[in-house]
Amino acid sequence: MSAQGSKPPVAPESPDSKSVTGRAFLVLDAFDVEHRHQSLASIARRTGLPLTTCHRLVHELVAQGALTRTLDGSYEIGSKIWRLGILASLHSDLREVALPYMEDIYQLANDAVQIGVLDGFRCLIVERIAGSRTLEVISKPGARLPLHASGVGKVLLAHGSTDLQNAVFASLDSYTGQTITDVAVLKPQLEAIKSKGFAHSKEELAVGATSLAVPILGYGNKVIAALGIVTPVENRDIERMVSVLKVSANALSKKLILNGMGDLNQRV
Amino acid sequence: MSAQGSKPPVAPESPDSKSVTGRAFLVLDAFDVEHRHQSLASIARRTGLPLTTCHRLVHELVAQGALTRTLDGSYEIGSKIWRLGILASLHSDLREVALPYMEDIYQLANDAVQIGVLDGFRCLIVERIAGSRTLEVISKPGARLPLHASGVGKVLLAHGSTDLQNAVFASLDSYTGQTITDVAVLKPQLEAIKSKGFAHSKEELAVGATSLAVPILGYGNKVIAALGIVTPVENRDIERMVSVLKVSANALSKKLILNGMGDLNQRV
DNA sequence: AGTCTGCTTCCGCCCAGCGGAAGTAGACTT
DNA sequence: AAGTCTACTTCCGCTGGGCGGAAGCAGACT
Repeated sequence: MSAQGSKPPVAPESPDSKSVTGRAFLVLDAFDVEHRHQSLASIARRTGLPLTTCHRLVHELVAQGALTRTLDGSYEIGSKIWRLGILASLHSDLREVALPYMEDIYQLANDAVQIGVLDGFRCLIVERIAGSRTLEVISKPGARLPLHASGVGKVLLAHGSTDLQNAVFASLDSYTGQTITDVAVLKPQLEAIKSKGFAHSKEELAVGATSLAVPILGYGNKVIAALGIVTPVENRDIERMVSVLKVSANALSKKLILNGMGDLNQRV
Repeated sequence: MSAQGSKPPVAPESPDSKSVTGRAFLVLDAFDVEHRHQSLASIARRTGLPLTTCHRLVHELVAQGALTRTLDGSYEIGSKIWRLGILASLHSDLREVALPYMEDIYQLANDAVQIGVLDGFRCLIVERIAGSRTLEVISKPGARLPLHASGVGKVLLAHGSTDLQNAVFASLDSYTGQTITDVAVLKPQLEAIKSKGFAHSKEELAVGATSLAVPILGYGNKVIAALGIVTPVENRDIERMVSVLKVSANALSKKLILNGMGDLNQRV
């Protein structure tokens, strides 16, 4: 539709480095999975803030407990932020209700179990469980998987708006060679996911990892999340696992609605 | 040592409402487990900030994704904070390594399994798992249990500094009637915990919940966390469970040290 | 001794943040 | 229907907290 804007179509957030809070969060945003520990200089570099300014902000954040200084002098996210973060409904509501069900699935299969929601043009992994016998999976909680190359992602994409789908179709990055980068292939697959009620991704994101996923429904049967497992390639009984997932997802959906969490407002 | 300071022993944090970031975090701190959803007015009331000021801060925080406005107009912690929070080493490091071991314990006992670290004069629950067959436990992740009335807490207390112990002894709140409020009783029990290597708490925090806990060691055999289970009162084979816990804790300790996480700087 | 890179302190300019006042919207009372 | 709550939002002029260049400090590498 109104694709012609002055701002690029991507860029879900405006950096807003004008206000003090904006700058403070610029600093915090300098931290991500690849940059969990950083020196002051690194933060300054990544945020683009003058070193001095950065220094003051970092100190204030440390005083607030939002950042912590580690033994080696570098900084990392502090426990205050963590404690606040678990109050987010994403975590607290969904996880609290979903974990027992995920636990049950895990006991049946001993495969990694994960749950994800839509976050912008990605699938945000909200929770995952894995035992010592599980294969290493890249998707830890907080990870943001591509929508077109993961089981949970495909479920969300298939049930997403056409706007969302078109946006995703516009940039189908490849990860393994098995990754589907052709819209003509992907589109019918999404249709199949909607009709069959589950998604399947075979080494499309990482070699050696197959995933299955089913939708979780909220108010008005709207898809609010996806529940999936990740198994080694040599996939066992897909049919059986899908039905296990479906049973759990149904029970979970009902419980979420019952507990008044059928929306999970996922504003970015 | 330098126990005589000008600042009072309690009051781990200074409110510091002077700087903008200070005020911003005042707002965020208005949220806790009992106040996960709040109206603007409620936030203003709890922070003591003028309504207008609060209004502006809240809006900026919403723009940053640190807060979210729900359908009913109230505010809650946003996904940005959650995403940042899981980068905290508390969560990311400890949990990532510990979960598989916790999972294994859970499979053996089907009791709630939890892991906690020292946070001020409380035991901060970092991770917990529980299945659908587990009894409801008050201690969700982020909960801060009293040190003298929980298994994990007692482990940390027993291995804590004398300063810490004295501070805790000064206010032994009672929760169930089984709670130990007499220092003369508690002190020898802490000694026993150190010598025997595990703590036991029987309905001291909540009626119907017994817990067992063992220490997790970091560099230099310093106790950095506690691993425990919570079971219904009718405790089964304590001996067996303790040995299971000890085996897991040992393996976990080794792995933490191996991965260079033997400190877990828990600055408040 | 020289030169890195990384962190911290200082200080004067000035604009972003402040918050009282007034305006808007809905819900509940008389 | 007018009155009165409570809850939120917009406006705007004053001012003090934030800004960031410059300079100082400390360790590591040549």
